[in-house]
Amino acid sequence: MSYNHLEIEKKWQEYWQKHQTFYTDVHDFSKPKYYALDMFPYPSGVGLHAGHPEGYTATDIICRKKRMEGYNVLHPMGFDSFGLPAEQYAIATGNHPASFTEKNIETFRQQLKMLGFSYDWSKEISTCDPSFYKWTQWIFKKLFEANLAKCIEMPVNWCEALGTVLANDEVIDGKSERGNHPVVRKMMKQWVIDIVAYAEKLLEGLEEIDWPESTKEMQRNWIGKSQGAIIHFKVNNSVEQFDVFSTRPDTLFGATFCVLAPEHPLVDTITTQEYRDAVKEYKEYASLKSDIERNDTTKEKTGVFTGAYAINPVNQKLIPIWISDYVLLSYGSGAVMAVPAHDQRDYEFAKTFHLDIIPVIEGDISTQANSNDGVYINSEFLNGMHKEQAISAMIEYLQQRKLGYPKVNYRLREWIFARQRYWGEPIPVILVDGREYVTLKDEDLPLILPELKDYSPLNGQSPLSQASQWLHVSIDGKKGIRETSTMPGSAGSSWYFLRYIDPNNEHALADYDLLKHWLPVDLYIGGPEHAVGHLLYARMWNHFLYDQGVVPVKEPFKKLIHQGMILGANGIKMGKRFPEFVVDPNVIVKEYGADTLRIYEMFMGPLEASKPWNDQGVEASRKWLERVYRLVMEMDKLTDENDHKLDYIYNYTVKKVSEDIEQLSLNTAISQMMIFINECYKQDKIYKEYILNFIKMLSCFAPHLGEEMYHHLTNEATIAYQPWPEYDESKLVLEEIEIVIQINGKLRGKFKGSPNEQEDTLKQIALQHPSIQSYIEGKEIKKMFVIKGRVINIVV
RNA sequence: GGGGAUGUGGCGGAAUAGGUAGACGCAUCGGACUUAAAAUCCGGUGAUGGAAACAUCGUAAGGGUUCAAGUCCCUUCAUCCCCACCA
Repeated sequence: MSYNHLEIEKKWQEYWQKHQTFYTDVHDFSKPKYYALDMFPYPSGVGLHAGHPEGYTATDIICRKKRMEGYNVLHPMGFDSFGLPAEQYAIATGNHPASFTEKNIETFRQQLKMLGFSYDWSKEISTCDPSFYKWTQWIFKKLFEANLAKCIEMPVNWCEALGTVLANDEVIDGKSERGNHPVVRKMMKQWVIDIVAYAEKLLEGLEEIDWPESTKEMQRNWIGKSQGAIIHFKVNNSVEQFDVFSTRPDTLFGATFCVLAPEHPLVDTITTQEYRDAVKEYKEYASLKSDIERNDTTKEKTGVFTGAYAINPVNQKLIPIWISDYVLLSYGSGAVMAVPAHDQRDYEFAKTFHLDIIPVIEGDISTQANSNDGVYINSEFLNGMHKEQAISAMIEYLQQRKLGYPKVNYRLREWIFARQRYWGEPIPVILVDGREYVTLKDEDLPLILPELKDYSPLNGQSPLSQASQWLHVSIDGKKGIRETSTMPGSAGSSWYFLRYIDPNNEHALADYDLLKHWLPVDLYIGGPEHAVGHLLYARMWNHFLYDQGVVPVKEPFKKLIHQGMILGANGIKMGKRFPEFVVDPNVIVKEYGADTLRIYEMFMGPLEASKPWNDQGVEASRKWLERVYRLVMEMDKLTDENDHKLDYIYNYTVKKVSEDIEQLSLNTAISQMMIFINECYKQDKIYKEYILNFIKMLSCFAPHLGEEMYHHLTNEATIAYQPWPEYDESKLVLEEIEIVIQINGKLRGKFKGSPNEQEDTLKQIALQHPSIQSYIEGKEIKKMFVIKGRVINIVV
């Protein structure tokens, strides 16, 4: 007989819902808290994919264990529901995106429930819900008041096809992340958030959180802190001057030319008559280049001479000023001093245009790798010094003469915070008299999206610009016009985890005392694709809200895990390219059951690794669950008397499974449960207590089956809050263990002995062991190593 | 170009305070049950040689440290991910 998973799973899902089994009273501070968070999904039209249940099952397992251990567990779910697909649906059909979104959310909600996750659905949030985005707008207002949100003229990533501006992390290789449309750079007035102001805090915060080192490193690289100096260069025969940023001011004596970005404001002013045409031509050439071409670092350096010369501030030498697109306006000061002897890019440029190369550090120039050792030459007061010494000497020199100053630069850019779209949070700002930006009053929030006839973008303007009634307002008798851009998708997701704690609060984004109790999130699981986007933005908002006294902790996510990707059976990412290898979790649940899918995905391999799908593995998981079910439900072997035969394996299993779940080593936890069941099958009688405790552990992985079997044996209402089993350390000591004899490190024999045997006794047993006699006969024993309870190594 | 990670049977993967490599599962082979098949239960299964006992080899490749290396160190190769002319 095999168990009917459809019947059992339906039965328990209904039971949990009816009895609100997983409702969390957030005000109950009597128990220790545990807050486990999943990255909430974007409710697309196609429903869950095979990757969703992976991370979600992992958090569910740990939550179920924590509940049994007596924690007050917060395990919520919600929906990141603003976004492009719903908007495109609205454009195509003329229907409001909200109904489409709600329909998709309903599908997702049903699928998530079907998988047996122990979410507290009373905490559900949705970012497109006005009662939620009221607070997204409120945070924006706070940022505006703190001068961290502002509207500035800046170069942006403009996507013509989508009719909107995109953030840097939404652009991949010069194409839009969504839709893969070309993206160009364009100057526009934009709402931005000054995330750079938090660069240092975001770097420091990384030190105190338990995140994968690779993710921390990615964030560090994205922030890209570099220490150096600003150096002022005067233009010869001119009143003009410009600044360069350099991390190696110590090489100033080796600067043989300067390079400005083609868009640098000074270019037109300083270019001499003779070079005007060439410069103009080059500027056009550079502006037409797509990001892809500009990113191709293998290409030849290009550039033109401006005819102007700069004066090297340390030795008054005249050095030519060039322009080239390898210098970016958006980083540093948009100008560099070129030291071809010690910088690869400058070297290539100098070689291409036959410019001077003057080494200032001893060593082999051609390798370009000599800049860290060797003493300084050709550098007057730096001669004979080493790097660190030379850097401080040069900075001191520049500072004393007001020729420059130390400076820290970040690669991180402003977070572009506006999209010319409809389906996002309206930015709660009014432009009054065409000059001054005024935010809405708190009592006027949320600013709700108006209904439109047509959701298409108009001439690169947000669809909202057509809502004339909504658009025009009057403030204190002055004419005002609302901002028509909306916030990006990353807005709501930057703080949603705070709202779960207090989702219905109408007076604050969440009650401070509740936040104080529940934060930080103890465990956050989600895909590695969010390593720098969402995870950096969410940290920044949280740091900001901490500074505002709204949130009690600096870092929101104490521990972070990335689940790996579930690949198709062909070992390639599931997707449009190989539709025949795409797995629909719905189908798996219907055919094999949610418990099977959960067990299978957890048993596939380490949570963090990418793993290929295997249908036979699903089948095997199902068979194993049936094997457990048969043992418990059919075989009349359970007794109330312990014959102690399973003592060791049972206690070891409890220990191993408990520890493995803590470390999210879920594949090995399942493997140990399999070993336990295999042992049980070898017994005539099984101590019922052991099986009951085994079911508790299994119920974290396969909750429906767990409930069913536990209910069958005990008549308890639910297993969800039964105490987690403990193990008896004394039962883990075996009376007899296998000890290995090695000769020169090679396995030559084994014997059984007590783990507590004295070293000398062990040595004697080993030396007398028959299978090693031929190896030691007539040889001098030089040394013996005894590793208690494991190995004896004889060196001859 | 920079950063990060990974590399173990036919397959997914176990094993790190250095101490029996290949747990567990898949696949496969055999046995039991069956008229038969499926399902189930039990057992074998890294490679090579051998009837067997056993021997030799074996964790991407090469070197090293050590009584002992999948694990530590050096060099090389391959794959994947992220960033990328960041001065």
